[in-house]
Amino acid sequence: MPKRVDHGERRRRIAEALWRIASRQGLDGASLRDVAAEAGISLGQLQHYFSSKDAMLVFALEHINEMATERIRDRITALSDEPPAPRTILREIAAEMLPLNDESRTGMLVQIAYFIRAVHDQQLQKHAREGAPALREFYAGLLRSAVERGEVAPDRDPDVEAALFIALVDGLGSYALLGVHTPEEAMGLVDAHLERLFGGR
Amino acid sequence: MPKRVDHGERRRRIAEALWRIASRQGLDGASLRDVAAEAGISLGQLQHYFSSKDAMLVFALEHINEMATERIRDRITALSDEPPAPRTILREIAAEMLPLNDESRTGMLVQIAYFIRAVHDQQLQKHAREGAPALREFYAGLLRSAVERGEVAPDRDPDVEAALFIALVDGLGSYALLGVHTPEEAMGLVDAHLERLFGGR
DNA sequence: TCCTTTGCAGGTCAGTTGTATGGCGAAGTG
DNA sequence: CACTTCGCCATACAACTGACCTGCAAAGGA
Repeated sequence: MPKRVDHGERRRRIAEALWRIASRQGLDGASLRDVAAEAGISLGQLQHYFSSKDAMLVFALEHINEMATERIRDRITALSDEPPAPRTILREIAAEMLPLNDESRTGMLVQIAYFIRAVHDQQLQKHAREGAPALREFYAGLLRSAVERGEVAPDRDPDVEAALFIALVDGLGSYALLGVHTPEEAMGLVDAHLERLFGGR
Repeated sequence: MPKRVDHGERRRRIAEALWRIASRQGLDGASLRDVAAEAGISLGQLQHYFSSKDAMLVFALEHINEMATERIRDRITALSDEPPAPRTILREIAAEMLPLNDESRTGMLVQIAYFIRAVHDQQLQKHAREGAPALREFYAGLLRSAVERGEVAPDRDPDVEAALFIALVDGLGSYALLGVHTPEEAMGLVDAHLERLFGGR
């Protein structure tokens, strides 16, 4: 067998370079040459690992979500409470999704870059449509257990509240990116919403 | 005086052509040649009315908001109630912002196209930052009068609820565009939120 | 009638894009 | 030692982009 390299590792490095550029200039502004330069490799090498730009975008998309999921998981397991209350988990996830720090800000920018592409791309749209219900169901499950624990009024529909919460955090994140709110204000608004959803009258 | 044409009219026609393309392919995918073709004119003529692509984008942005505002105003004056209740007005605005029909869908797509550009463009970001408080204050005013009329619990902060409502509608609109929810589902979620905000316990 | 201004068509240009191609060294196999 | 496979580079290419420029026709004023 001839020389061997870890393809996955190289591909991940390239994807990370793509994210850095996408968070700065958007996905459409990221040319293959730019990505190669950012990754510190030649255009030829990049092409060796991704036969087309589309293949690169798809690969990078599939892995940005994994990264975000992992960051959220870390955040939750880092909590002192064991196990954490549903409200705490929801708040932590929101905190990770809002552009409060550099990592999640980059993540959000990349997500938006893919979003704008998905609006005009059938394949990405299908990807979003298929991934969303799982997330919503995860939130709904948290809320169901909150209802069972008596932390949320039983007349609240967990499924509806889950969808509302997701959309709200998304919208707040967008405005925070534009600087319409500071990230801290956005977090305060999330807390206000949670206060109504839980405890609140 | 030599031949005279209505510059404003021509510019508006070009802007409309731009919106049609932007709603199909996004702003970055709209080349000057595409826009000219969509408007049924030559590239030369387009350049006669806009000295640069940027000038065209700025002009089109300034007018898309006017169009949306007018659509919302029409919708409200078309209501049978006189004067309409704050809740009704909020609901109508949300209905106009969600991609329920072709017009507002195009409007939303164009808005998003500008949004993604604003994320990486200082000038557009300033535009957004300066325009947002006025909208928020408008919503807050509606909610204040709703509190005075006893339709909203007095312990709700109109300013906070305004920001939440805006972000929520925005987020729901985004997901509706991706087909994660149908527009009707999104509207149902808005109603669920309003039900909690008004009347609800 | 000449002349100036306006409206617009067409071409050109330099730069960037994604993709395709030809080649060459290294590493292991027979 | 051939020989094959893999990793990678450099270049070329056709398509497209926004900006610029030259030229010409129409319309009125002098």
